[in-house]
Parts: sequence; C-alpha cells; structure tokens
Amino acid sequence: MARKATRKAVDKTPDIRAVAALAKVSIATVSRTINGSPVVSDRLSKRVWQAIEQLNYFPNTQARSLVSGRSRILGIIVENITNPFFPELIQSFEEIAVANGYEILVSSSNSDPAVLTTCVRRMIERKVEGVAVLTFGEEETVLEHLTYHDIPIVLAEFRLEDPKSSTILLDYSTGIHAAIHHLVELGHRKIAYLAGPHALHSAITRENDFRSAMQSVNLPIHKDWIIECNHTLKGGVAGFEQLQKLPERPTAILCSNDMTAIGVLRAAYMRGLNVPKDLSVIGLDDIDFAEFTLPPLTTIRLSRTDLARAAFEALRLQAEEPDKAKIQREFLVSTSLVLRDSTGVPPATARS
Amino acid sequence: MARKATRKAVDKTPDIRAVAALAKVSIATVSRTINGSPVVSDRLSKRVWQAIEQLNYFPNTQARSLVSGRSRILGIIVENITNPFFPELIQSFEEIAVANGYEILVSSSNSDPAVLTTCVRRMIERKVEGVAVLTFGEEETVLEHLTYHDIPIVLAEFRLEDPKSSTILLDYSTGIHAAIHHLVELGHRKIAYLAGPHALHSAITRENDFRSAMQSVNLPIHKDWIIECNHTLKGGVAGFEQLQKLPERPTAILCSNDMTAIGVLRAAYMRGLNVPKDLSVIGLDDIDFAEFTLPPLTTIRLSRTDLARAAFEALRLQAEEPDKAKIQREFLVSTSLVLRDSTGVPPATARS
DNA sequence: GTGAAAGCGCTAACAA
DNA sequence: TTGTTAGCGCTTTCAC
Repeated sequence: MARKATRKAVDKTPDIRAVAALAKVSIATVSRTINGSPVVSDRLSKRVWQAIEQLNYFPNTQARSLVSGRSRILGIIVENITNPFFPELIQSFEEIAVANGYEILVSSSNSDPAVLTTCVRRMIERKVEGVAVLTFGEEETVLEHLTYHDIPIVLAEFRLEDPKSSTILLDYSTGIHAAIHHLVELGHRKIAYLAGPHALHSAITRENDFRSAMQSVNLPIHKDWIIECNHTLKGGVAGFEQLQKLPERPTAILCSNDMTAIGVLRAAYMRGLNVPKDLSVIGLDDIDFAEFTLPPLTTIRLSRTDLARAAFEALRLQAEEPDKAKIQREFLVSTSLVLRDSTGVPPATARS
Repeated sequence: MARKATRKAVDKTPDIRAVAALAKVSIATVSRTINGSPVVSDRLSKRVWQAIEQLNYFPNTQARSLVSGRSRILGIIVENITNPFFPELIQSFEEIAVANGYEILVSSSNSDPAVLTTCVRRMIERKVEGVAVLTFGEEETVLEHLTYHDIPIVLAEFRLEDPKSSTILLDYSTGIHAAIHHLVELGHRKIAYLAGPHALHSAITRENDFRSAMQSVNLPIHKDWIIECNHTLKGGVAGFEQLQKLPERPTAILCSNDMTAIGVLRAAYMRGLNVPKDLSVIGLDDIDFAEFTLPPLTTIRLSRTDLARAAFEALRLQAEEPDKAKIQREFLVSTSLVLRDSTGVPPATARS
C-alpha cells in the first residue's frame, strides 16, 4: 500500500478513475460503458473507449466481483488430470466458460478425500459460482461444504438432494448396444466383459448396460466372462490373463474403459494373439491415444466436449437463470461407437 | 445486492464482522488472527477461531486481495493441455502452488496467437502475480502485455529483456549424452536423429546437443540421418519412412520427443521390424505413456516435477523476494536417461 | 443521460 | 495488545 502510494502516478496501473479523468466523465459513466449499459450516449461512450485504449486499462476483476457479488469463476474438479480422459474435458470446459465470460478453477482430487477437501475449500474461498464435480467417484459427503455455502454443483451420474445441484446422466446404453450389435454382425457370439471397479457408479451402470445389450440380442451371459478390473492398463492385462485360463474362451472382449482395452491389446500381443484376427477388442471413452494403439482401437466414444458443455450449461443455468435451473436439473450425454481396427470377424474355428 | 439485503441475516454467508461480533472483538483482531499476526493474545485468538469454526467462516479472497494488492494467483500457460506432457506439469505446479497458499490459473494457448492473447488478457484481468509461460514456442511478442502490467514471467529456454522475467534452462545435454553413450556401449555406430520443428527453441537446443554428443564419442554425423519432424506421432512415422528409403540405414534412432519415438515404433512394427532387435529407439520427455508402448520406450526423462518446481520458485521469488529475484533469474532443470526395452544391441549384420 | 456517493469484505495505518 | 478508521477499485442506487 505505502509502496504503491509512493510510486509516481504515471506508472501506476490505470484504474477506473484514470479512465474517467482522461475521458472527462464520471467513473459511473466508465463503469456503465464497460458493462454495456444502454443509457450511455454514443458521444461519451466513444470517449471512454478511447481513454481505455489509450491507457491500456483492464478492469479489476476482484473489485468488480466484490461489489457485484459475482465472481464469474466456475470450478471443475476432476479425478486426476494425468488420466488422459480429463485434459480434453477441461479444455472444452475452459473454452466454453471463457467464451461466456467465466474463468475456471481446475483441480484434481487424485481420489484422495483429504485433497478433495482442499479442492472444495479453494473453490469456496475463491467464491466460485458453481462447481463441476467430475470425479466419477463416491465422495459426495465432502460436497456438503459446497451446498452449505449455497454453491451450485453438477455431478456425473449421481443425484444430490440439494436443490442447487444438477446431474449429468451418461447414456452408455446407446454406445454399448451399438458395440454388441457390431460384434454380433461380425459373427461373434462369445463376448466377454471386463468391468470397472464396482465402487464407481459409472462402472456399475456400464456393466448393467452390457448385460441388457447381451439380452437384447439373445446372447448368453457367461458368468466367468464378466470380470471386475480396475480401469487401468494393468487391470486389463490381468483380466485378459484370467480369461485365457478358462476352458472356453471368448472371441471378443468389451472393456469398461480404454485403458483396460489397451491392457488387453498388450496382453494379447504378448501371447502372440493377433487382434483382430484372433480376438476382437472394444474400449470405452475414446481417449486420444485410442487412435494410436496397435491396432487402432474400436471404442465407444464418450464425448468430452458434450460432457463439458452439459456441465457448463447446468452451472450457467444455476448462476444466471435459477428459475429454469429448478426445472431442468438433469442433462443427458450420449455415447457412440467409433469403428477402428481392433474388431473383425471371429476366427474360423470359433465361427461354427 | 438488493436481493442479498433482503435475506435474513442468519442465512447470509458470514463475514468478518459476524465473526468479530460472535467473538466479541474488533474486526481488526479477527483479521490479525486469521493472518497469524503474533500480536494477538492467546485468549482472543482462541475466541476468534472458535467463532470462525462455529460460523463456518471462510475469508473472502477477493476483498482480501483487493486491499492487500496481492491476488495470490499464479498463471500457467501451456501449449496444449491434451498433449500428455503437460497435465503432469500442471499437476505438480498446482500442488506446489497450493501448498504455498497460491491459487493457479491454467490455460492452453493451442499454439494459436489469438488464443494466447486471450490467455494473457485473462491473466491480467485476474491480477495474477506471475505467469509461467511453458509453451516452448516463439510467441514472445504477446507477452509484452504482461511486462507492461509489471507481471513477472518465467519462460522456458528464452531470455526476456524485462527485469521481472526469469528463465528456466533445460539441460538436455546430460540426458542426450547419456543416451548416445548407452547406444555406443550397446555397439551402435549408426545413429539417426529425428529433430523437432526448428521454430521451437527447445528443438534446436536438443539437436545441437545431439550433435555435440555424437562428436564427443567421435561418431560421424550423417547428414541424411538428421531429419526435421514435427513432434507428433505422424511426424515420427514420416521420419522413419524417410530413413528407410536411404541406401544406408541407421541401427538406432534418437528422437526429439516421445511422440516422435512412438511414431517410429509404430512405423517399424508396420514394416515388420522388431524393436529393439532390428532397431533401437530412444525418445525424450518420458511422458506417462512411454511406459506402456510396445516395447516400453527407453527415453530421456525431462522431469515435469522439477520443471514445475523451478517455475514456481522463479515466480515466488519475484512476488515475495524481489531482491533475490534480481540476482537469480535463471534456473536449471536437468534430464536423465530412463532405460526400458526399446534399445538393444544392433543386429549382427550391422555390427561388423 | 449523467454524476455523487454509499458500500462490497477486507487489511493496515494509526490511536489508544 | 486491541480498536477505529480509511480506503482497495468497482457497481449501483439515487438525485439531478
């Protein structure tokens, strides 16, 4: 403060008063001009903009939000930013938010409740106007702090009691049905499923959708062919190995996520099996890398852009149009099958 | 505002006055307590903390930074958050910053000058206390806005005139020398280099280090064996194909980054070449995925944690200890060789 | 259509 | 050691 005061006026970063002085108007007029108030006359408005330009003036967002009560910051909490699924999601969320005049506060929980607590605290301290909690986990309890502070939340696949919360429902069903149909059309009848950890809502939903898809094409669900993995590459390897030990083996494997599928690809390669000649593999997510595996992975795409868009819209609604937000508290994001080279007709011996 | 005023006092989010009232002290004492001022007596301090707890009070950061002139926000601009190199960098930077009481503002420039301009504008508007510009690009001109607003900058591999800027020097040399020595020890003498785009400072530095490493082991630098690629997987494929057309082919390829190396892995596989039996490949970066390629990639690790730490320290120094910052404006980050399975002895025919 | 002035929640200078 | 008070830069009544 003191230091600031001793600086020569000329090299101080310009404030609204400086602009007002230069434009020979009141600070109220400058404020109105910046905020696009329609009452300002063209004559003054022009002078103000000129002054702003000349001084290279940027409004002080802290002061602005302090008085307006709106921070124009949205938080996004992901499970782990180094998981390739999330950066694209963050990127989209950032783009949409910035285009709409919001800033974003990113943080990863790393599936650690203590870290999540810190994340939530940071969000509250910075007075975010809403938080997208895209951890796909089960840490709902920590979120009470958010609801306590009246901060809107949007969650994936979980409904919170709080009236300021919204939910994004993921329609895995469409993509999974498409995947099963695709395999059936190729001639597969022996289809295994490497599930995600049952602690995740999303993993359970996906597994149920697999079961119903199998039923819809009248295919039997072989108990040993559904294995709970952990959504990691190593989990995929382990799942595949377990399948290999079975007397009767599937000709196709659908995986709960891409990392699992990549693990299967790798394990199959190690065993000397050719994908897709000997085995078809389908993932879920369509992470960037899916395109670059060997062979490129056929997978069920969960569009991060769509997910980000839904999350933003949910929060924007809560922040800007609370009445509408009360009515629409659920948002649907769809999935679709992306055909690449990891699926093909089953081997002749199995085709009989 | 109006709406806020009509709310019952009881459900208003508590402010410093509420805490003061409950603790029966002045707001100054509350402020002092929160900021750990040593002058507050234990008796009052205890009462204040109790009130804070009871009211679930969180200080308003906007108000705080408005008056203190310190936002405690650090910006980090990366080239592209979906590039697997960056999330880990951001993660580390976030951890360090949060541990030191700073918030971070992440944004990606996507190598687009227009987007970079927006990024910089966002940084200025939110009054960040420093920006880590880790784009590894050549967009220095846009940064003038930052220096104009007296905001400290830290850049990788580029020195800015501005006294508030610092530079992180990357010691690729150590890692590259180690890589070449490793190859030489295995028996390689024909080593190619797939360079990065010459528009990047880092790519040029890396290439020069390759040349000097080759000289230091008295190996000839074959002109056709240095090819400028673009740091993408496809670039690696193209570079490899170009090498294959040559009458005399290298037994080992060092790449300017991991994505290029992964491209080479893929192209070699397509051609039926076995890595490492027929060809050794080394990358640079050690992105997470390098561990999961087939075969796992031997690579030169550029520690994102070290980089993040250096970037944070540079900015913290500028923000908190300007005198020291004047003295230390350069930070060194080292590299090291990570041995995996993509390197081996050269094929017998070439070994002669 | 424009300006004066109050005050957002907090820190820091100054008084006591 | 504690309290009083003047702003930080801005938005937003309320007069004119």
